[in-house]
Amino acid sequence: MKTTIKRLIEEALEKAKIKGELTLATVPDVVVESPKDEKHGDFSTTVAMALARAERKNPRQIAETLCRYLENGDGLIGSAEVAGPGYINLKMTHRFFLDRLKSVAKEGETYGCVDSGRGLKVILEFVSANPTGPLHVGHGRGAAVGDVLGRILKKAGYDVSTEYYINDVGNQMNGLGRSTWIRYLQLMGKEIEFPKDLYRGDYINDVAREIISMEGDRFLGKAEEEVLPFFRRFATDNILAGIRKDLDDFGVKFDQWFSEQSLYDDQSVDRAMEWLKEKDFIYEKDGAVWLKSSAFQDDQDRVIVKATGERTYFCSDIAYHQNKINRGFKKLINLWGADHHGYVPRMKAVLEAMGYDRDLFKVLLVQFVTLVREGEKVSMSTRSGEFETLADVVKEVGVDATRYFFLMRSSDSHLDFDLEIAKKETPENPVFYIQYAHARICSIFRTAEEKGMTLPKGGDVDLEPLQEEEAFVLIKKILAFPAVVDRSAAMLEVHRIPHYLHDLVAVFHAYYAKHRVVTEDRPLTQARLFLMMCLRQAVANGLDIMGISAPGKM
RNA sequence: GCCCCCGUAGCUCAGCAGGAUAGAGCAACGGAUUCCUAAUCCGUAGGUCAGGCGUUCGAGUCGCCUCGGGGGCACCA
Repeated sequence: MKTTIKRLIEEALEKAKIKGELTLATVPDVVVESPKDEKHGDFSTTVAMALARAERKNPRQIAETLCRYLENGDGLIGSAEVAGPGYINLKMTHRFFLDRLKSVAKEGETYGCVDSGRGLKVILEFVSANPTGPLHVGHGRGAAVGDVLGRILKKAGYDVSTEYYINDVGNQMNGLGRSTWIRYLQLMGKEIEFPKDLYRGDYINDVAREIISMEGDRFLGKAEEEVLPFFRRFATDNILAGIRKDLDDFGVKFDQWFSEQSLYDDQSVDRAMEWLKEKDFIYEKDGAVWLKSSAFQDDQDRVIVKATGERTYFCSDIAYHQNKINRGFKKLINLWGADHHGYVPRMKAVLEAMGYDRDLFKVLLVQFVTLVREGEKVSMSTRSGEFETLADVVKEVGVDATRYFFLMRSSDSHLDFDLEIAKKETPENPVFYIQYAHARICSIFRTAEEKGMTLPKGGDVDLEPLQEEEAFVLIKKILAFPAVVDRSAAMLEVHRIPHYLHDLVAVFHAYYAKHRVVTEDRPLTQARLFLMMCLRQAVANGLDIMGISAPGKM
């Protein structure tokens, strides 16, 4: 909508230039805003103030010139006025808004889509939790934010691919295998102390029990080295399957699951190291191999091969991100927990060393989640193996509320997740407020149908009967949806969607309280039903982006 | 010590690439239902935007400093 306004203003600028009233040596970026105070009209622009210096004219004078050209429009602009230091306030005609409302109905499920992405190939990697235990709430926030960000980017015209990177290599896998092996022995009656540095979560016992039920005692008496590969493999597969199920139950699907091991299997890691070596970006010191990341804005150089000969996580990450680029992705977005922020500079460093623009790689740091139960913060200690899993929270409060709560805050803010509020089916809970609105709209359509008041096929309705102010407040809000999607995509900020929906729906509830949709007046009823149809589409599309259900009845 | 995030109403948080008189939800208080779902609506009250300095026509927003909260500074992932 704003781009339409922007175009109108640019046309006015052009006309003023042709007539010689403005020089326009530099073409300004026309900023269109929606004034907070409706007295200031529907839209305003600061372009006159921005031009003041270059034109060597009083901003109000420039604004007045522009207003003359703007008012000579095509019946879309109702009035153009100069205000304050040089704002231009535009008031649009009813026709302007009603025309646009018609297109909402036409667009249907695709309403809200924009094309700012222009098909840019983007890879969005998130969660990527190590397969050493079930997902906890922190992963859940990452999963929800990543999933929804993916949907937003798709709506905004990006060619998005979502990916889960499986760290199935390294010491942790051995630790997982050993943990399972020891639990197995304990369950089989052996008196063995459980080492401190292993995974002590109860889920390990579940895995061990499953091995017992499938394989019985056939591992008893064997040496650890002999059985470890089996235990390691079994535990990894088992836990990974659990992670997949948790994500699936949470409505999160990935386009790819990418194995770290595969990068070793196909020599990608070796090739990447070879390349860096040729370029003289790596050197040996103290028996280890280092990357000269400090030459590219990192604090220090980083080890990629330990003195033991093992390669670090960072080492395979180099190959992994190179692989992403080789697959044709032009933008690499990663979602990491806030605790990984120190890792960003080295990743940017290596990409820059490889000759890529360091800005093609973008990391979104998602801050921590604190669960609050009955006003008390729930302590989360991973060491003890006792923590709130994503699956438990979903089970307790449901998918819709869980997703909403994870999405409602800016991801660089800490999140207090109040379980009691999330569970409530009262107005305290914002999810229900929005879903209720959708159900209410559906209810209006049921009533309309009962009274034989349906919309004609093709949506050819005369909207002129819509005159009340509240209708236009609502229409304007509905029409803002694509801009919200656009901005969410540009800023990589998912919380804008739930905020917008809450706003939108509040305007609807107010309208509902004041105006009856289904009346004896057929033309009016049809016009209002049409408005409701567009509104429902916007609400449904918004909820769809968040992966939250839009119930027809509550 | 260095780096990242946060600090806005009693609580939880928005604040749109610097714009007009700083907003919402919850909590508090007072109202609204012959009629499409009261899971709703309307109204009242509530603020030194942590503090200071600076940048400019204009700063909650940008820069620097101080204070407070969280996180990170591995040959761990």
